[in-house]
Amino acid sequence: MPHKLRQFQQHLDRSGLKATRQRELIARAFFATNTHISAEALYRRVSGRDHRIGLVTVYRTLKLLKEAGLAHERQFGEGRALFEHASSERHHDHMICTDCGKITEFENCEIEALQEQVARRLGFTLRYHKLELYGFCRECRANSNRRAGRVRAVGAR
Amino acid sequence: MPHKLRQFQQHLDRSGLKATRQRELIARAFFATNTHISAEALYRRVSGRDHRIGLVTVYRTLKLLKEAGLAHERQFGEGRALFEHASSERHHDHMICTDCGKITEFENCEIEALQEQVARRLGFTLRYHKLELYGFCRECRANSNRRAGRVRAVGAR
DNA sequence: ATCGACACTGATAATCATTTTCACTTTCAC
DNA sequence: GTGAAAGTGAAAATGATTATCAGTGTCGAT
Repeated sequence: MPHKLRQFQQHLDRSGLKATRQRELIARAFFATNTHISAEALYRRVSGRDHRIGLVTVYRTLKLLKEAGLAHERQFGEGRALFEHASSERHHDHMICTDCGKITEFENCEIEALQEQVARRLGFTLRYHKLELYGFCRECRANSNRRAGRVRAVGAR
Repeated sequence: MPHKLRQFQQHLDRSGLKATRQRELIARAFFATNTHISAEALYRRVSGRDHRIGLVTVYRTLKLLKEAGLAHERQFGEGRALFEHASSERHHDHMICTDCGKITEFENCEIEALQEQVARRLGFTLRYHKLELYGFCRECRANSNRRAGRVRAVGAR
């Protein structure tokens, strides 16, 4: 994992910023995640290692990671932002479970092409888009069926 | 316009809520708009008629309009929510100008169908989605070209 | 190694949109 | 007309994020 960390350090160096203990700790913790994480949640993880680190510093470091092109900030519905690794991965969209919050990434060039087409027809020059699908993941659908079944059974006795 | 207002009054009545002067005023002002409007902006319009009405009441009334199925709340990027009429219009998505903020609605069933397909492949049951396209509208693109042109001309003298 | 300029940190305060609280007022079924 | 219940507005609270500021740490130059 030290590859991305090195990229981060280089970005700091190039920008005349300093490589501090806190920044390294926070960046490490971020790179160690493999899912979408909130500033608050990352803060809790980092706090485990060093409880003197402030939430504010986590926000500041995430901003630096974005500037370094190593993190993307996503705003899914309700309230707080989630951060994901950027690295060199291709563009993708998200499918979010409305029950458990699980986030699955996908890409679909047919949809992308149609978006281009729609924008052109409306006289717009498309710069970027936001596509989020919301629904039940397989597990949550199964669970809700089970619950519904139990209720029906009880109601029918 | 009194049709939607009547629907709203009926919703209040059915829910055991009261039809007040403020609610009617706010609902009228909302139905009189034909675009996406923020709570704050609606508040300013209503204030013109009766400056004793509070922003809080506007928020509360917009919530009631949503419950009545007469308004939709949209969260486009940055910060505050915008509200639009719901009535019986079909589902649609939005194309937003990143320069002037103009919002244009569109619908595209091919994209909808592909979304269904994607969700199914991922094992999800699609409930709803959010698709927003961002870019320059025709006017803003023209303006930015003009600006760029002027700069070039000056730089090239 | 140490100096010092200047970036960094953390606590706290400030934002900003939205929601709660609360004491007072209005509505409406009777 | 009356009163219980809902509504109102002002002000305070919330929650995520950002700014302020006084003290601390980093790192290139010495």
